[in-house]
This record gives sequence, structure tokens and C-alpha cells, in this order.
Amino acid sequence: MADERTDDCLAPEELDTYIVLTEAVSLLQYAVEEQLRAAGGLSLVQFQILMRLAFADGPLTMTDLADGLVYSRSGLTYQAGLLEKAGLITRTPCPDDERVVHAAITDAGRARIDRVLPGHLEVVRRLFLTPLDASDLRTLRAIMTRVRDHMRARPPRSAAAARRRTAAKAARPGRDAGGP
Amino acid sequence: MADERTDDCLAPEELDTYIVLTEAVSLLQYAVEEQLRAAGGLSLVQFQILMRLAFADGPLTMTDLADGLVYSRSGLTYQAGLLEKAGLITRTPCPDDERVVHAAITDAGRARIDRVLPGHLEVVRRLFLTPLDASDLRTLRAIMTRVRDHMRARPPRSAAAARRRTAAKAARPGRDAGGP
DNA sequence: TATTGTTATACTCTATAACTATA
DNA sequence: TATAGTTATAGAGTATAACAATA
Repeated sequence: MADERTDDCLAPEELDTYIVLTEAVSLLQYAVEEQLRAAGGLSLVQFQILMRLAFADGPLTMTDLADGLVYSRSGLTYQAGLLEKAGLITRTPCPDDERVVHAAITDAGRARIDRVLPGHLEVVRRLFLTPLDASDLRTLRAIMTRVRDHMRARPPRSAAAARRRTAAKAARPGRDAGGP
Repeated sequence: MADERTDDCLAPEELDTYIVLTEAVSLLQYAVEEQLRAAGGLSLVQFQILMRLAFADGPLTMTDLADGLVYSRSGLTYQAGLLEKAGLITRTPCPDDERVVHAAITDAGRARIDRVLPGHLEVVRRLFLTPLDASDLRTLRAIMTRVRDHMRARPPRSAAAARRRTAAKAARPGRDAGGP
């Protein structure tokens, strides 16, 4: 049952690997989200935005953030609005290009991260790192870096949406296929 | 900057591995969701429910499904309702225990999977498997299996929610900390 | 009393499309 | 004309709590 329909199935090792990888990451992500919410009232996306801004050299544009997080720009506007209202980030127009908005983390934002990060790392350590040794980590990082770079080689999310929209105008085959 | 505050930071290899792992899986999941929606009008959760039922020996209870998918039971009821309305699954009371509901996949459900799965596997192959060889796969599977089993060793999601509720009644310190 | 599952509800999130403004 | 970002809107998804029925 492994090699009959080469196009319609994966080898068992391939499928198993895919399934266990996504399952484990889902479990980890679920636990992480719970901790972030309880410890700092942050969703995972909000935390990721803050972290990106905290570790960036300077301010980032909205598009940079959206692409980095695989996020739609309108979704990011929404989340950035929440974070700004909470005083954790600022948004200021860029002087060089008036279309661009620079997002930057505030002191309160850094304080929030300081409050949340230890528990966050504790969860990561307890659930994810505990069963791994240094060699596992090195290997895992090497493999997943290759996978990520391979995927990042395709166009980023926000541009892809625009291109899809454009392409749809040219040839319109009626995309999807009704209800769930 | 690696070893000063052992409690508040991870070693760089640890952090890098964690970040690249979650980033790659996010990218993959995003692409997969797009494909499932376009090819079969299914969300990822709906697809996962169908797949579990398709590969199960017989019907599964709602709780089994919820725990397997790291999902709240009410959320599962909602999704199962959609799938049932679409004729892709059935829900029938279990004769042995009248509280229990058995969910099973229908022929239409299997047909939907047949329609969606090839494209799904194509995405997985193109984005995830392409840059990996057999040895990578074996290693990755071994590592992630260990991680998953470690995480699964803790109580499943639906039970955890109940326990948390109970514990909250005993000592009530006012959990979270306001706004985002 | 504990467990299975559903419902009612309220809310968060996300995407699409239309829009503004700058380049 | 193309790009950056926002807004308006509408829909999907999720969790919580209350509930019913069974064990």
C-alpha cells in the first residue's frame, strides 16, 4: 500500500513525520497561548509582534511585520491598534516615505515582555526542550532551517494575496466548491 | 549573554530551534489551509476530523475526537454540526452508554477526502518534503515523536479545562492582568 | 456526584474589498 | 500606475458557562 499511487499518497515515513511534527507543534502552541494569556493578557500574535519589535534594531514597517508573521496587513492593523491602545507600541509615519508607518515598542511594551517571557520560556523548556539533548537540537534546527528557507523562497504572504487577486481577474474558473 | 540568567533565557541554540520550528510549521500550515479551502471548502479542523474518522477502525466518540485534536468539546460540537449538515459525517447515540455519541464518516465524507487529499499531499511534498532526504525524515520523526509523547504524557485538553475550573473555585487570585 | 455532549452567548480574530494617501 | 496602510464589514471560529441526560 506504499508505492501504488505515487501521486496520491506519501510513503509512510513521510506521512508519519508530517503528522507528528504538526501534532507536536500544535500541542506546544496551545500551551504557549494559554500561558501568554494568563500571564500577560497577550495573544500569540500580539506577543510575536512585540518580540519582533523588541529584538529589531529599530522600528519596523507594517508590511515588514505582516510578512514576517505570515499575516494579512489588515489583520496586523487590527492587532497593532490593540497594542497601541494598550500603550505597548507606537505607530508613527515615516519621514522618508509618507506612506510608510513605523511601529516601535514602548517601555511598557518591554516591561510586558519582561513579565511574560520567563513563563513563556519555562513552558517551552518544560514541554519542548526537556526530552531533547544538544545533538537533537542541532539536528532539528538544521533540518527545520532548511525547510523554512525553502518555503520562504516563495513570495511572502501579503504580496501573494495581491498577485492572486490580479491573476483571478484574468482567468476566473470559480474557485471553491461549496460548503464544508 | 548566554549563561547569565539561567531562568530567564534559553541558550541561543534552544531559542533558534524553537523559533525556526514554529515558523516553518506556521508557513506550512498556512499553505495547507489555503489548499484545503480552495479544493474542498474545508477548514483544517474539519479536514482533521474527517481524516481521524477515515482512518479510525470504527466510530469515535466526541471526547476522543476533541482530545485527539486538542480541541474544546463545544468547538467540536460546532464543527461536527457543520460536517453533519454537509452530509460528511453522522452522529449517532451509542447503545452501550447513552451519554456517548459516535461520530462516523460517510461515503460523501470519504469522497471529499479523496478529492482534497491529493492536492494536500502535493502541498506537503512541495513545501515540506522537497528539501529533505530519507535520513532527515527518519531523524525528524524520531525527535518529534519523542517531543509529542512527552507532551501527551500530561493530561488531555478537555480534562485539563475541567480541572482548571475546579481549582479556580478553591483559590481565586484573579487570574489575568487586563487588556492586551 | 461525575461524565458526555449540546446550547446559548459573547467575543476574538481574520480576511476581503473599498478607500486614502503617497510615490 | 503601484504601493503602504487603514477602515468597514461580514463571517468564521472559539471558549465559557449553563444545561440536559445518563452513569
